[in-house]
Amino acid sequence: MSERYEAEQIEAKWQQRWIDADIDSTCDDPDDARESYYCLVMFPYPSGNLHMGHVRNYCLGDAVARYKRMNGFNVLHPIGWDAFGLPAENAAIKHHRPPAEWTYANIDQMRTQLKRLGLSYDWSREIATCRPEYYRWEQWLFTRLMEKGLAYQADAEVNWCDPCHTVLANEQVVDGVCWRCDTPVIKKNLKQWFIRITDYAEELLADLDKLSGWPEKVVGMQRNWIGKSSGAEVSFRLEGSDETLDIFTTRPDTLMGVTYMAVAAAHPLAQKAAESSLDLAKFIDECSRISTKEADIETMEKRGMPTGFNAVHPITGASVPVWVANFVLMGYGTGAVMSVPAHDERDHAFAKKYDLPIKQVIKPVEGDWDIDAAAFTEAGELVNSAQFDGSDSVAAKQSITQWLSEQGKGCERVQYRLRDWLVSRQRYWGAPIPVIHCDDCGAVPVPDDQLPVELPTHLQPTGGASPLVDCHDFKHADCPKCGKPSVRELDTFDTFMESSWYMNRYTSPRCDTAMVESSAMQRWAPVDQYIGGVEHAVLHLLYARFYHKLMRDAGLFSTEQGGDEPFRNLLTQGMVLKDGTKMSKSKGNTVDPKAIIERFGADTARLFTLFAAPPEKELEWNDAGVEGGHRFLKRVWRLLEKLKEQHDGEDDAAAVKALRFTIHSTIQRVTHAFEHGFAFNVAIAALMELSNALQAFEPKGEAGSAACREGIEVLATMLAPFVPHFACEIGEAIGMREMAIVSQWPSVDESALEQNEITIAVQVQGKRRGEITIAKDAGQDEAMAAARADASIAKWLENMQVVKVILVPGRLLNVVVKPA
RNA sequence: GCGAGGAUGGCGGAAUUGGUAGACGCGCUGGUUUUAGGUACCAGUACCUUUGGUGUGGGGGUUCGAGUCCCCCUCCUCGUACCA
Repeated sequence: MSERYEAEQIEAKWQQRWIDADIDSTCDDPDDARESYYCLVMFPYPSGNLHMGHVRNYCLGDAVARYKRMNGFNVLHPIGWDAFGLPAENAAIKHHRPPAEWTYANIDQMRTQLKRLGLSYDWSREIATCRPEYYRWEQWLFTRLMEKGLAYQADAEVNWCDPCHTVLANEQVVDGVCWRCDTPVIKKNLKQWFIRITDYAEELLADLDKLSGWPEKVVGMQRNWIGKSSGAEVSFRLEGSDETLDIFTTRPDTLMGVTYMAVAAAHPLAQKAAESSLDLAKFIDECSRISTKEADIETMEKRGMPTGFNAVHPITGASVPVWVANFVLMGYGTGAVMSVPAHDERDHAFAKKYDLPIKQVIKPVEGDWDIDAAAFTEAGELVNSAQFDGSDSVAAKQSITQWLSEQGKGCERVQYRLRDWLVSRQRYWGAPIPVIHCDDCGAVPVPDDQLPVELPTHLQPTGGASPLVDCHDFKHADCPKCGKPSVRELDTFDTFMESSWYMNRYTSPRCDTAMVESSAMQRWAPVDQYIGGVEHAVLHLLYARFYHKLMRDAGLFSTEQGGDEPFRNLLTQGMVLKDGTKMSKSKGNTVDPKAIIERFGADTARLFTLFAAPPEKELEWNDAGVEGGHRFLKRVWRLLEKLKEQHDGEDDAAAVKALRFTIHSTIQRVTHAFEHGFAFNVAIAALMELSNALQAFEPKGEAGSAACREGIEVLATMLAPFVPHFACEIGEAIGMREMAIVSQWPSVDESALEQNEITIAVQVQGKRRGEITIAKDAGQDEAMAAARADASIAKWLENMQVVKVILVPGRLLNVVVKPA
């Protein structure tokens, strides 16, 4: 052991020893009696370089995994590569190399970087989603979904991104622009593949209640995204026609207040009306042109035009005009609404603008309401509602819906905001959709014995359409049903398809007979702790939850074996910032993890990212702070000198006891951080305090030396999840029997926490006036006596009458007085 | 608009149940070592008019005692949105 702390040397040495001792492999021996624990970090896209966000994510996961191992768990802590995707194609165009080459080279580079950090992954389980052995099973599941009718092809208005040359799922459109390239998306009508996530909307919503280990924020975001609303569907007959105009409403109780109807510009009725009105056609055209960007919508004026059609009110038989309105969305509900200006703010504004009648049908239970001035949107009592007059508006939802359904004019209905998942992409670097299009048989799923449909990896994208379109060998195949020469589906899967099930694949990553082994699922799934960025709150985390249920329902595992949900606990880490903003190349404020590791070592990089902020908060990068972390390690290093000298004097018993108290209360605090919320910043602060206490302690005899050694050993052991190389080195230097990283997590010696005398604060009138040291179990009288004996406290009690004394054991003494 | 979270020194952030506010680190100030710079170490560091007083965004309240609980207000962050 050298005098100075040489991080690079130490880290290389221990990484080799860990490999030699095969420390990080997961034990899959069924006889292993240890409890299993599955710790998962979000696998990276192999962009070529590790960035600080990765480092933070993986240091958090590694700390958890190592802590659990040290507590006797058999830990699964895997890593892999989310290896399909657009950047590979863009790089391929730029460098004139096939995307596969670029991707695999990046994986190699990033693997090296991850290993340099000393992360305890079981590398034997590494997966890359672009390998046929992986996506084969995704194709397999997809064909099962086709059989069940859960995967289907449909013509639909879809989101198209021109620069990316592909369609996008609703979830991939963020504020009206493409999530990857920030270009406004265009609406196009195309035939695309969908998966019926809406069939699972209710379960996805209901099971959110089971996710007590998830941040409420994420649960809330998913709940909003699914967007369940209950109400009624009502059919309005069109005047002079047998056709009906169907609408969805959450307020059937206000049905009697309908004074007009509104349909979306894209609604068939609007289109039909436009045929005979140039003005209307012009208006509809304007509406369709409006960008979907919300900023525009927000400021967008409410506009409309009458269609000339009239609808018949289902109860009163009155004639109400049908308008086209720019605020009605074709994509939600039926694309048509009933308008009740008296009880809906938007309808009210619209009615005011176009001078449409306002009919109040609900009045407040108490007081008056000026319905002309504003809509009344609260619950109340029904008026002007014929047979429903006088009933409570909440109850009227039921009774009016029931009446409608008896009359065959409506029914109860639940509406979701969630739409089916669009999974086909017009891209090359993705998993092929396992379908062959036959003129006679239609879209035929590729049979199991022909899977995987391998993606040719030698093609060179050019920037336009996918090169698969011109790849004859790939394109042509015989129909699996009738044998007729046919063409393959040339679209590939959305890459969220791969990342939606990788957590389950890790449980049996080399299985070549099934997507996952049910026994492995039983052993490991669901993931005990999942860690990653909050940016995946709806996209990845919703799809993964959905996929888990699809896999369960495909019979791959039962609820008992794999659970209904893939992630038991979720930690969403904050972003890494520099100068208050997100690091990005364009801003030139990136910090390269490689440079930090080269300068200070992996342990310092790990320590700082965990210490600088609580995990779920943003982390402001601070170079001086990194140096501070490095300094701490050097200080611990110097503690070793305390053990070098032999002492044969007498120790101050109180000082030794105080040190042992610090040691064991630190164990308590650090353990608490791991068990509750992963506040590693606080845990590391506690370890720094212990280090400071050890530094200040001067052993003079045997007892002191023993306490000092105990402290350093505890410190080294508890540092192991954070700075494993350093901890091992310290552990070896003090002669620990085992490597620090495989040592048993220290346990608290309760006797060390017992104190005969305690120091508590003394308050007079709630203000702190000093402190006293009294026996642990001293009563009020003894405490008061001690307080009066202290001159600086006693002076506040002079000429005062004690009214009340509050003694909080172990905390403080508060004396309430009044002038005598 | 709606929903959630937040506001504590110069900075990042601590503070089980209401019980010594500011742990720990950064920065800063002074000192020691050094030819010097850096490193390292030691001491100090909420603020003020300092026998004391004031302090956790602002205002009120409950309490012996409030960063923590209740009411009102301001500001910030995140998510979401003509969702019928």
